[in-house]
Amino acid sequence: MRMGEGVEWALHSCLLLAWVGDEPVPAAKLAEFHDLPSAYLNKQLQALARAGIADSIPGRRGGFMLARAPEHITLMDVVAAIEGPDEAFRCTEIRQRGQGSVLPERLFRQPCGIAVAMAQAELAWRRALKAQTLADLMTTVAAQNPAAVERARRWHDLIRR
Amino acid sequence: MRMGEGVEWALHSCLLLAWVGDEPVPAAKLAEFHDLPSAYLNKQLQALARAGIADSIPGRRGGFMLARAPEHITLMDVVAAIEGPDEAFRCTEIRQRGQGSVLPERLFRQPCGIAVAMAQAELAWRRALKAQTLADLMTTVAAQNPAAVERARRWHDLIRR
DNA sequence: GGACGGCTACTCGGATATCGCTTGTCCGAGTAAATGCGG
DNA sequence: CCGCATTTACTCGGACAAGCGATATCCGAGTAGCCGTCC
Repeated sequence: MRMGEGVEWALHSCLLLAWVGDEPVPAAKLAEFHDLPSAYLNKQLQALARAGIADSIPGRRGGFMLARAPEHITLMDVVAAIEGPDEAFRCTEIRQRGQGSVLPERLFRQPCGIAVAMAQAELAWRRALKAQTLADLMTTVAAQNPAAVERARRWHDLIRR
Repeated sequence: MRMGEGVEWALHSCLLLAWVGDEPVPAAKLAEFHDLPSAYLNKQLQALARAGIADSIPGRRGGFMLARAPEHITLMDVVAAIEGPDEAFRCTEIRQRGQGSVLPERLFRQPCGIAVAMAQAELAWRRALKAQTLADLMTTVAAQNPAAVERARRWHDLIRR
């Protein structure tokens, strides 16, 4: 199982947007900060905008900015925005195919036990992601690596027009 | 994020192997039971064998059988065998690229906060998978759909040579 | 009748194509600031 | 000097390609059972 790179990019970008505050930052600048392909990062940011996590400001001094306070953005929100809302494990009901297809349909009203078990595990994952907000991440990073935060703010002042 | 179909196939196949007991069942028969492409299912079963979950018996009356009791096979074992052992979220340390590359290397000794947060969530998922064994699944299914179990056993008697 | 050697059928196992999705790139639509002109 | 229309530069947004892993298939190596033959 593999999660797309976009999630990592989006999370770091959100963190950066959180540091610099309330002004929009262009996708190109965000990309430059982490040395990423700007056009592709733009795509991920669009996904964040569609999900209501970020606002996209068009025009000359446009860019992206967080749509709400970091306390109200969970990691789950970001992951779901980039990777899509559906579950990793998808039950295709193979129990009903082949030999299973001769059994009466009544028996399959209840969901497949395997699907239930997998969904349960995935729920634990989702819960853990929902429990952590962007603000929590900010606290951790600020305590552990304040120099990086300082650097981000300096950089923003520099590119500020 | 998306999990391969092979996981679902492998789980159902393991369950079937658990019902029929201690005799090897050829990959072709397992595939036939769920109406799956046999050659590809064979590949997944090989993965199970490499992981030590199943034994592969070569020769005329060969096939696959569980390598240990269902109580000692967790869902995590099966998922890891098929999908690979590494984490879904992979930190590529983009914090050290671009603007971050001018900071002293000392600051990056501690792991990236984002990676830690994601790993923590994934750990919850893994724990939930480890907590459920194949035997648990058997109990659930037997209680909920005993006819399917009966059907599986009948089928096995039928193809038994 | 029993044992042995060869044969055959069946199985796994890995090498080989094909497909779809993630990754990556490009150009056009749109907007807000800047600019120049007239009052 | 001030207000307004035009230009311009810069941004997002979605349409368009490429690379790579998952999906699917095939054939060869190897083994265990079966059969015929010989003792």
